[in-house]
Amino acid sequence: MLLRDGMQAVTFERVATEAGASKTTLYKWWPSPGALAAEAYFAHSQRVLDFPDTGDLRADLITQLGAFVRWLKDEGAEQPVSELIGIAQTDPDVAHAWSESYALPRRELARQRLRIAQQQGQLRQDADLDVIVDQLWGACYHRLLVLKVPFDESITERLVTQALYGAASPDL
Amino acid sequence: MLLRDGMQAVTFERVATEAGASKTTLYKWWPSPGALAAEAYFAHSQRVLDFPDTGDLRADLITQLGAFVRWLKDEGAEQPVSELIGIAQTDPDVAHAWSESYALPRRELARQRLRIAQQQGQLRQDADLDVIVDQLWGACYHRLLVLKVPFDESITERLVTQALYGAASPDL
Amino acid sequence: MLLRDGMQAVTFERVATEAGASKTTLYKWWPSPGALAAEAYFAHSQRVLDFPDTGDLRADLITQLGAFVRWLKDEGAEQPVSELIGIAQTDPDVAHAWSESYALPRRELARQRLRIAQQQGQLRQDADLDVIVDQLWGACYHRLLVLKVPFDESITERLVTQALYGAASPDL
Amino acid sequence: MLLRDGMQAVTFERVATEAGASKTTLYKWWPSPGALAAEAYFAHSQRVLDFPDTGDLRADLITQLGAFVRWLKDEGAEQPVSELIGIAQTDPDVAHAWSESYALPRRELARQRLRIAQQQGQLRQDADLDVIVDQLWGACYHRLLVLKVPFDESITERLVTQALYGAASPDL
DNA sequence: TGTTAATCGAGACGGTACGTCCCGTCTTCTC
DNA sequence: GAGAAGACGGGACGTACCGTCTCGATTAACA
Repeated sequence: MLLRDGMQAVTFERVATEAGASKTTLYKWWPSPGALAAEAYFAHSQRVLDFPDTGDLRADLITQLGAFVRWLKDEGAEQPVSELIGIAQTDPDVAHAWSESYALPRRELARQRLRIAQQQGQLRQDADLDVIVDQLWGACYHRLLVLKVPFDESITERLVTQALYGAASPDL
Repeated sequence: MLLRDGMQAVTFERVATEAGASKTTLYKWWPSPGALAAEAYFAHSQRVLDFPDTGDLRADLITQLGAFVRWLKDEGAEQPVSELIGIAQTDPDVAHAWSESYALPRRELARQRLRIAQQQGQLRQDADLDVIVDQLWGACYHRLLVLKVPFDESITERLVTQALYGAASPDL
Repeated sequence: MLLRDGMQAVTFERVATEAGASKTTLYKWWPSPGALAAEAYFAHSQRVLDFPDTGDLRADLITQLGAFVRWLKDEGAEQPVSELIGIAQTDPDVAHAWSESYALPRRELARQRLRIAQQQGQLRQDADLDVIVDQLWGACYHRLLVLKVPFDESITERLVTQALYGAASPDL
Repeated sequence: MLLRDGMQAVTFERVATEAGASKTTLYKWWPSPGALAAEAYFAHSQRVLDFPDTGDLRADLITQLGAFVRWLKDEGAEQPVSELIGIAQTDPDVAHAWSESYALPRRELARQRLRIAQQQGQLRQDADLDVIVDQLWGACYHRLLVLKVPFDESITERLVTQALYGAASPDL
């Protein structure tokens, strides 16, 4: 329903009718239609979260970030993800479900990979790993949610390169 | 009303009552309550957008990004901005108002300052200026909208430093 | 609907659906489904209330009371009237509608006829006219609502006779 | 519960909660909440039904009818009795419980007393005893249920007098 | 004394109606 | 002739009961 008609269509009333359930039951299990949609979407789109570790951090980041962008752009996740994050700004239950079930676990995985790289000397000792995550995934979300400009997988290489090696001229 | 009770409370019905206007008139001027709220918020929070140019790009970015974070965190913009971006994911009118009136002009200003820096040789010739913007402001939005973790102005220096000089170990 | 399925079926939900109206509108006009049903029934069953005055009080009372019993028993009024008085015991709005629109005006008409008879010397000067009404119509309602025993028009003559001439042995 | 909050509050759901019973058990014993309330009320308000026989029919009727009116008006029976008769119009189980447990036995007692009086010659041989009952108790119920006008014990003497001796002028 | 059967609490569930709020369209009356 | 006032159909909200149902835990009779 979420994929077919968008979040707007996910109401307890309609879900109850289509699913042959009663509103009472839905209210017992989910605090709001958004929370239901969020849970349903996570269950539906569960995927392997393994972060590759080939030893080459740059390549691994490009791989993982590219998979993320492809998921959004090629596998239809763009609209539901946008809408779920959208209502999460208003509905604390959705926000909680989203953070707990998706965003924070993903960040932790990335952080782990980055920590290994840091221990291996590939990253500065004083690098802020959370900031790296923010600058890679956050940049994609920025375009998706805030700027609403199109982007595709080709962005990932530049994102990773600049995050690792900086945009400043090496002369300085 | 947006600041007092949140976006949820901004309905045409209530605005009409409180403002002594009729719903008909509101419909004539705005396509949706969200669009009205967006316009009202922009009008209310209009501020100088000038991007400083002291010649020191790193300092200027920290200044501007710091002002952005303070605006969010210390001037009460966090909640209305989150909620407006939130409904923008669902309401194309709000999305359009937000992009046109706020996000894209801001990005253009940042881009101009970065272009000057690039022409002055402070940034690599092949640096993607949009990506820099994404990695600075997008990182903040990432924490604000997606991760929903707290952050404050202290993050700006790290953001700018890593964006300019990279997180990778210089040994490599 | 009232006649077809009984009071239980008269819900705002169903009326709205069948009548192509919205619940909001129904709530604006009637305080409860019962009140709606009451009003609808009065409008539907409006009839001439004229109380005959042939000069013969006994005959006139039998006529009028007989018409009442026939209305209940032969014209299908029994069930809706019972149910309306039934919910009137719980729903003050129905009680009010019933009293104002039906019961009290009817009693007033009967009282007027009796007053004329009293002035003509056909009734004792100290007779309580309201009590006469209670003893004629109330007796019917007693069987209808309280005892729930069947009765028919044949009761009216006995009712009127005993109300006028008493049940006590004339020897006393 | 019936006395405290009225019939509306007597639901299986609430009774189960307050009584520490399960709905299943309630369903096993009573067909409807109304039937439960009816049975509970009869059990609670059981009283001696003896009809006095002092030899003076008029006095005995006034005594008994006065006790009935006092019960309604001074002992708080008015509201529960009204509401029980009210739902009896809709709920056949309540109607049955009411008739069997209360109304018909009471009528039978009155009938017996009247029959004795008739045998003693105090009442006409052709008097309809049921009609007398209807005209005494029914008149009270009429005011209680149908007219919804206040009344008190003072009515009983007039009711009995007119039922026994008639309202018609003795000149006729 | 241990096993089994019946009983009852707790409460989940599909339904239906409640009463409220808001949407978006419309008509009407007024300034 | 624009705008306020607000009626209206529509639809979702969140709540309360209904009547049915499945669970365990308790209890009682019986082995």
